[in-house]
Amino acid sequence: MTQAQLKKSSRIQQRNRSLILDAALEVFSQHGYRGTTLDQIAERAGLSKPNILYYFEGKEEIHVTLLNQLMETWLDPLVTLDPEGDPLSEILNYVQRKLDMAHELPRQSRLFAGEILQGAPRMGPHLEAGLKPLFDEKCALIQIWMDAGHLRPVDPRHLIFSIWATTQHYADFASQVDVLLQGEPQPQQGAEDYLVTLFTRLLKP
Amino acid sequence: MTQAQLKKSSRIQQRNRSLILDAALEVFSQHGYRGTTLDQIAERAGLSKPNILYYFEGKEEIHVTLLNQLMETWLDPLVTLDPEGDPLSEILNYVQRKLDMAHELPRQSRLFAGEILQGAPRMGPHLEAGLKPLFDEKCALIQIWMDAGHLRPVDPRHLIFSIWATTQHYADFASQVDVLLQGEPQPQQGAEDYLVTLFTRLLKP
DNA sequence: TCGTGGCTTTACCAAATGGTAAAATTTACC
DNA sequence: GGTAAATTTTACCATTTGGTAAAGCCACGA
Repeated sequence: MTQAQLKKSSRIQQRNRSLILDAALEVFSQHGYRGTTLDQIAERAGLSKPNILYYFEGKEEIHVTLLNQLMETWLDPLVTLDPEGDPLSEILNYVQRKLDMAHELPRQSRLFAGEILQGAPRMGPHLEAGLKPLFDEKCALIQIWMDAGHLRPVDPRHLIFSIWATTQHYADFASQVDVLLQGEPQPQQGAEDYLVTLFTRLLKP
Repeated sequence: MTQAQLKKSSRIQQRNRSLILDAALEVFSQHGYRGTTLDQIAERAGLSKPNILYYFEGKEEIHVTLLNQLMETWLDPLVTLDPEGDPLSEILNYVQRKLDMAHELPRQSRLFAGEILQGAPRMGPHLEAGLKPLFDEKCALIQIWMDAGHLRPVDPRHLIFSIWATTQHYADFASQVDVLLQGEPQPQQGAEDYLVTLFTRLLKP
């Protein structure tokens, strides 16, 4: 245990841990925490169940590990909102990056959504500690931009919520979107253009 | 069985079925399909597990029943989009009604979201048959409004997606929203005002 | 070549879970 | 009040599931 945590661990450990995490991401994101069995993860990872429990203490540790890894990636686009940049471009760029993530990492997006849906039982404190300060900081930044007249004023918090909601919708509700968009030529481009229009009309002074 | 389906059923049947469905809605919406046990439903309903299986064939039938009931309620605000009304008012009214629903029926909202998140495994055909035609019809209506110059043109499909996404966000991600909104005494702008602003600026000619 | 320590498998287990059979009880109606 | 049907309880069961113990395997340095 101490070994696995302190040393950068052997090649085989790294390989198997990432094999397990990848398999787990696939299954957890599709079936949720309780809907996922260790056997499913084991099969997808090509390892035996006890072997998986050699690398992780239990099902919950795998899930929490995934969630923690996710946090970084997830918050990154918000972190990079630049106070020095052009306000509208910064916001639109943020929308763009979130939308790209929804398209490129749908499994992570669904994992996150599923966890929040159930009240973030395995993420609560981590959420408050990691997300809240960043959220407050960026709200303040946006407020400054608005006060300076660079953006039309709206509540920054709801602005951020609506960016999250619209961008993640495409990953989280993909099955619904797909059914309803049957026959559209370039769905990806459509979403992008639409969201740029939406937030430009909202914010452009 | 045939009795229960054909006759309007006794008072006691109605009472117990709705007791079960209410308990099941609570638990399913909180823990998801696989995360919910018949024992949990039974306890919350104040009935024994075998008694529950007297009224429903199994866990899945309870879940499907809930989903089907939900469909009606859920689609209703979209159904009432009126071709004769003022276009912008009709859209804003739709937003308003969806937001009210998210506030008043958060359990239903989360149940629906959870089902879609997992690829709608117990809803697939029902979705396509019930939602798609209505969706196409209302997209066409909105397109007509736009062509006539009553609304600024955007892709009607993405407009509807963004309305769903933003309004449901408040119910589905309530735990996240609550954490992030902590400590602000008076929100300068409520969700309702914000969304009205958002869609007005998007659509007003 | 022989240990030694990290890794993997085999063989389990206890609890939880969806579900059933049938006896016991209540209800509705005459 | 009596009886047949509807309802509820008691006592189970088979399977699934997260997890463990311990034996076996394998790579590698001495």
